[in-house]
Amino acid sequence: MKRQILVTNALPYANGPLHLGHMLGYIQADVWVRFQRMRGHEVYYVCADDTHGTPIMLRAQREGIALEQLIASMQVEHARDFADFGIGFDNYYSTHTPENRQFAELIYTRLRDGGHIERREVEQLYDPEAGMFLPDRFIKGTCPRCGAEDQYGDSCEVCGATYAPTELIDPRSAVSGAVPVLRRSEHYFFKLGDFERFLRNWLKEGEHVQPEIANKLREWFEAGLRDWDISRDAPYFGFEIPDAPGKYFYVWLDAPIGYMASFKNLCERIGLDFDAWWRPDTATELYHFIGKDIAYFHTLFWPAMLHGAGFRTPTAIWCNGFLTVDGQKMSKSRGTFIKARTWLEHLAPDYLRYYFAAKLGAGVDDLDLNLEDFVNRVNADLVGKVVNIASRTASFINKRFDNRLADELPDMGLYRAFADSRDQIAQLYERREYAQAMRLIMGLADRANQYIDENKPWVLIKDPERLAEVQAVCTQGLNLFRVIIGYLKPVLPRIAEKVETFFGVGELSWDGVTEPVLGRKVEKFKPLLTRVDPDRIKAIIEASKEDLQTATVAAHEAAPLVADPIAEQIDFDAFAKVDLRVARILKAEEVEGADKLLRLILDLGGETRQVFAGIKSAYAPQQLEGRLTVMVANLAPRKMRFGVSEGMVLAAGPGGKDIFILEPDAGAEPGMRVK
RNA sequence: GGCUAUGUAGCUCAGCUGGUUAGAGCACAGCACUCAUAAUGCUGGGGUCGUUGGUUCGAAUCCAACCAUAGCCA
Repeated sequence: MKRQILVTNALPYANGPLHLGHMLGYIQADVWVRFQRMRGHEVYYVCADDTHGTPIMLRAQREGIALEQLIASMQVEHARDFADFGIGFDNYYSTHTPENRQFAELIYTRLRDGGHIERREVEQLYDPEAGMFLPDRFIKGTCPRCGAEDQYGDSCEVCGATYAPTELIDPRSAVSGAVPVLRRSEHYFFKLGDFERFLRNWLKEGEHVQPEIANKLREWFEAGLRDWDISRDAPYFGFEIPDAPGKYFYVWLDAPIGYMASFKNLCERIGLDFDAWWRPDTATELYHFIGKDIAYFHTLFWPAMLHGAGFRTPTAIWCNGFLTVDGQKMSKSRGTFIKARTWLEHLAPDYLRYYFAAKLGAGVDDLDLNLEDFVNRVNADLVGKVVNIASRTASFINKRFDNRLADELPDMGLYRAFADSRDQIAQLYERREYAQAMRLIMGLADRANQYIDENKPWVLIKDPERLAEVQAVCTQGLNLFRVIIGYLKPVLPRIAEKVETFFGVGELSWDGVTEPVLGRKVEKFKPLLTRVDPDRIKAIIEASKEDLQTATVAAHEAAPLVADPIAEQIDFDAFAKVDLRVARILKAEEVEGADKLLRLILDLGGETRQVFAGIKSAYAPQQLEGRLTVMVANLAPRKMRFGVSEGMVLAAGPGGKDIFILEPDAGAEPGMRVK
């Protein structure tokens, strides 16, 4: 039966370039789409740039360019990155389009008319200088729980606390630096609670979400479904709410609607019936591939909105995990924050597509791009196993048999076994168990290599009587290779294309692998893929670091050594006079009347000292207590306004927030001398 | 802080509803081969399954606590 399938990917935000973390989710979906197409189903695959919201508005202001210009250039850049990675969208659109406005307004008015929208006044922090309400992320201040400075308005990165921006101590606007004030404003809310029964049923009735997400949803239901604030005050980049001048739809309202807008745009272009795909009783399938961080929006708000507005709901929402590089979060300073473009400048996308596929399962686990493993894996599997089958057999066919394949296969049973694997592999693709599929396919590649080893065409070729056998064995090898490439085609579309050209019998389809290619001429075999040179990886890391350097050099004009040159040389005796000791900070507290100092009580392993340290701007007292540090123990005591300071704690940095106290490695004990 | 996941050989991962000596690929070692992009084939070494307790005739697999990592907290 021919299925009708619509697939979407999460919309990338239009305020920055795509990186490898993005590519994980897109490659996962693209593989699935290509697989379904190979099976002969009718599949459409759409995406768009997510263009609205405060960050983009402010960015355009900062760069002094028009909003439309900013989002247009981003869209072009994103579309190009996707295309070059082989992500085959049928349409790559934008949320800032007439179609999206129309659907956002339609869905809103239907929800409003159904009684699912409520208006309420809320108090929110307002930047009087910039003349705008501030999203949580644009308010910074001191964490109310641990006292860490310079934390965002929604959560503290130091202690992990979450809170309301109004709870921040000394809040400042990240836009203007002004002190925000509380101001009232009327907001529009989507009453998600109205849909609790619907959602619970929807989640029960089928495999709409992965089991891990279902667990998470249970937690959210138990916590109670709260109303969702869907409006923002001007100035805001988005769509104005139809009956509410000066109020705009929150970016997250119109983002998923962008799936519909992009598809609508495609329908207009190629003459499809949009309604046939989006009416509630449709038999078509709709799948959303998203990152696990946005599950809440897609599994609760989105189905509820669609249902409330009289549209079909998704067949399934599939979350993928995050990408780590060498076991850690992508990091700009380590050079592992790799942009899609940087990758493309150094390496073909197929390598990464294969590596991701070789590790992707149906779950929401994070996926680690281990760079050493990447090089080994890709070289061993793709070049050593798969491509090798063709290059070791095609050379005979090309050189000795005038490119002609034998008329029949010497081992039809083996060929059948290969072709008969297709149902099992198809099931794995269907269930997004790509890693298992790759393992099976590599098992086939091993068997193909074993076959060639057993039949030794390079020995047979020396006997003129047995030339026909050589041709037959190589024909067998090439046909086994062709089946393998057929199975890998969703992952490696470009390589599959080259192989299709080589055989010259048309496109590889899923069931087409049952028919071997015999008795005809093939092209001259050209290398399909070269080994990954580890230096390429190094180059990518270096290039990613350089991206960062150009950025930071602009920010800090002077390097530390320029601003503060190394002091005059001293002899060892001079150094030895300084007695440095490991000390434990027993107690740290603020000093009344001092705006830079903290009073520390230090344990030197038998003796305690009181030290006043000018580190208040960088550390909260709670952060320090219990930690080890290094102090100058034989410095003459100094009388200060607040008491006697009996030593000095060592710290580095220019000052302000950038002060970093020294800390010994684990194992050091208070009182140990530093030498 | 609460919750949801994850933690198995040097690396990356399989191990379904608890049941014979815990598996694969890569990496490593030895042998074979030389057709192939130093590719391939055969053989081998390597794990007290995060920690600690518990349930059970029997636990990597179930339960509890703890530790580490990731994400979410609208």
